[in-house]
Amino acid sequence: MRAWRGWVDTIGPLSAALEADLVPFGLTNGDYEVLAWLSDAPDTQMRMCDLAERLRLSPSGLTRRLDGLVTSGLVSREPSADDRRVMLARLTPAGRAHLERTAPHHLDSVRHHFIDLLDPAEIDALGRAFDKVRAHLRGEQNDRS
Amino acid sequence: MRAWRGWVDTIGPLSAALEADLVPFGLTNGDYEVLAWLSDAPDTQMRMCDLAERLRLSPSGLTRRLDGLVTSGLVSREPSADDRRVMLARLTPAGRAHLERTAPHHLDSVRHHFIDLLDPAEIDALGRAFDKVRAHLRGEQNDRS
DNA sequence: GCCCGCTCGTTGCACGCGCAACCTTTGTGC
DNA sequence: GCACAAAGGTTGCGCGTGCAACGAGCGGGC
Repeated sequence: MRAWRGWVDTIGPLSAALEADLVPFGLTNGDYEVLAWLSDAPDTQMRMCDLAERLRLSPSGLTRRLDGLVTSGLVSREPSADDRRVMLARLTPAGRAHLERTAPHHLDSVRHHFIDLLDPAEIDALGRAFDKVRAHLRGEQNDRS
Repeated sequence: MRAWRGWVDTIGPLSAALEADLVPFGLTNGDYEVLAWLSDAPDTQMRMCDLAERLRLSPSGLTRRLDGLVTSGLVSREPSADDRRVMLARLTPAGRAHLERTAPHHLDSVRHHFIDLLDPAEIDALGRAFDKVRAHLRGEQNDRS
């Protein structure tokens, strides 16, 4: 139960701290995740629906988030040649450059607020614990569908 | 790093699963937290600002959340006799009854989606890890103020 | 006693998100 | 070929939240 209260009481402050460290770069936590996923994708582009699934975001949520990133010039929207229903979100050169400027600071931030505080055994335990919880949730989700 | 992605990818699904288990009782996760904190308070009442701090919620957020609970009849708002600036949120008998009906199911839900999946060593590691992270964040917060 | 600073709570506003409805496009059964 | 279901994205709407501004009330310096 102490672990549970710890979880509940840690989520908010920790993500707030990370978000605060991204402010100087003009990004929110969610924006950063978009850029990070796109930069790892082949050709730095992804279909909207795939991206939405990765980000655990509803389709409409992703549409609005991309609106912001497109007007910032970090991401471009291009219709797919293969499937005319599909829109491809693509990292622009400016977007890639901005991510490369931001990523080191963000990773430092994660280490500073999280990883560096724990010893390797604890990190390992957390990793395994989260894997178990996610596997369990995925299983339940499939049961319902 | 695996632990970090685990953290990010677990927050959303886990809280969504808990929220889903509360739907039959007509409560959101946030509503439940309000009732739980009030039921643990002396005289089942708390000052708005103390409650907001416990819930890590802004004053305005708490005002609106209480609006809902008041119209549901689970919580009442009473001005304090000692300090006329202060509003006291108080659990009504209906609120206490509803919490007592809901709490066992919610605790089962937490166990089912979280605690029961982990062995005691992992739970202990998580508890200590969260304590460290929170202590660190509290320290930084105080440094800024 | 009086003023000034602080605290407490509420309200207007904007933002991010999910849901439902809708349109377009694809694919499948026949 | 042609319906008809299913998938991909966008838009309208409502909800919950934070921030800034405000009014009411407390408390200390003098």
